[in-house]
Amino acid sequence: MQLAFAKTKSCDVCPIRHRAVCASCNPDELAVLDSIKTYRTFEAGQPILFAEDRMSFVGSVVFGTATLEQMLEDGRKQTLGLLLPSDFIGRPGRERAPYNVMAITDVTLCCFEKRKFEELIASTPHISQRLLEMSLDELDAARDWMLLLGRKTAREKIATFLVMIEKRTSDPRDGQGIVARRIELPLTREAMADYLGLTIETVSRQFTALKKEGVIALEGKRGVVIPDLPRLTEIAGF
Amino acid sequence: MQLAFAKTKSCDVCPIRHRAVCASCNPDELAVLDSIKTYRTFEAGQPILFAEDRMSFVGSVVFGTATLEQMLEDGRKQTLGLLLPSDFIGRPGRERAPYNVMAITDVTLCCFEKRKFEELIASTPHISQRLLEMSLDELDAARDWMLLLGRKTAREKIATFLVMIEKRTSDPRDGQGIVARRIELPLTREAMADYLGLTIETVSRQFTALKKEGVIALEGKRGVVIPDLPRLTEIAGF
DNA sequence: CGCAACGTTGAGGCGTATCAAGCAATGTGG
DNA sequence: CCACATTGCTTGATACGCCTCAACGTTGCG
Repeated sequence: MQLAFAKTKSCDVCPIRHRAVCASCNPDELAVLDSIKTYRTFEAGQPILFAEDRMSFVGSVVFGTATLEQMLEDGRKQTLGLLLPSDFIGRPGRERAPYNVMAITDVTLCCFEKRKFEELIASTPHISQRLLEMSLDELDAARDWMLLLGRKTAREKIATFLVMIEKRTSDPRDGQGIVARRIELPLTREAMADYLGLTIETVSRQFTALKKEGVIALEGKRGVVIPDLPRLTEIAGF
Repeated sequence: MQLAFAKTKSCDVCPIRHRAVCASCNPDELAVLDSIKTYRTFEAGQPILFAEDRMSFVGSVVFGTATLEQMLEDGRKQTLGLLLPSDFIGRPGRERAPYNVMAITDVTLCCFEKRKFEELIASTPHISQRLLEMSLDELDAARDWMLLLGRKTAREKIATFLVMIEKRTSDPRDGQGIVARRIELPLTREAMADYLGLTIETVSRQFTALKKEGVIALEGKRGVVIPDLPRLTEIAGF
């Protein structure tokens, strides 16, 4: 956990203050949230929530990466979404979690007891409006991913994934110059396969193919250099 | 459009009164909605909204079936969801429609001018809470479909689709007896293919295969008899 | 009737899954 | 410090499911 934040644990220095569910709260509302929040951490690989569990809390990802996932009985798995810092976990008004949530890296959550949070929603339009807005964004993301899963080729899937990671982790102030970009993959090959509806071998082969064509360069297992982002975007199929 | 409703157009006799976005409104709130609603109809095959269009209205499906769909430049199409009576179209707070909405059958919408509806949301927690609840349901539906698109076989996809239609159109009071069920498909083979991430030929072949095995029987193009629903559910992969 | 829209069926090919082996990096216990 | 296991990834050979292309059947309608 990071410096100033780790010491004070104050919302003022929270890294997700302006993007999370509390983004549009005024100082008074924030003070209420501040008084009921607790931090919880999960180690890489550990479950945060199991489907069918009773959900006792809701919360925001502050640090780390988690995944939402769903399985078939025979072991086939589909990742439904990445949960990155500022993303919200939990459903006010629902008894049980619909899907598994797994910590991919070490994860820190800013949690609220579910009952208290529900009361707060009812009395704080700023929070419920923000929650609706975030839910609609998630819905759009899920639907965009449906197009990928249903209609894109393995090659397009990999390219789309890389472009998405670049977008979500790059500094928007860096402008659109044709400089090479570098990203750090938050997922293993296996986790990418589960997210893209592929096998691990196909993921690996597509990386190799893109590398041979010079569309990307690999640095270790997790580093990817994108010398020509527009070209990769083209391959992604937009 | 139906009898009593067609005459009075009163919310009291509206067939979706208790499931739509207005479900939890009290009589006062309903009166406000009643005063600003207008009905619009669309013929089968016509677009209701184009992606990128400016959205001037939001509304609920009262009669008919519509689809949300997204396309790639080369013509590949993915249907993102069915819009059946009581489903909501539109995004308060958004300028533009993210996806195309097409009328599959003749469709009747109960519409509200978008600006007025947004004002209403801000002042009517019952509506915004209901909207959040419906959005979360849609999110779950989209994520369930991601598992289907990413990991299920053609056979499982068809079975899942049939079970889903049975669930959404059967009378829940009919109980769970092992009586044969009969459903009417709301989609052509092509529309099913677009929804399931398949081609029209594969859809047709899977129907034929399930028919040969006695899992279903076909009555004309749209009628399907399901003699053993648990068996079909088993094939669907739950 | 003739045509159009929708659906079915067949032959063949392609893309991805499956199965299997091997490599590199890292860890572990004797 | 070496022998050995483990984990994550890559690569190859082969199989198979679904797509593509093409022809034909069925139904409804001007």
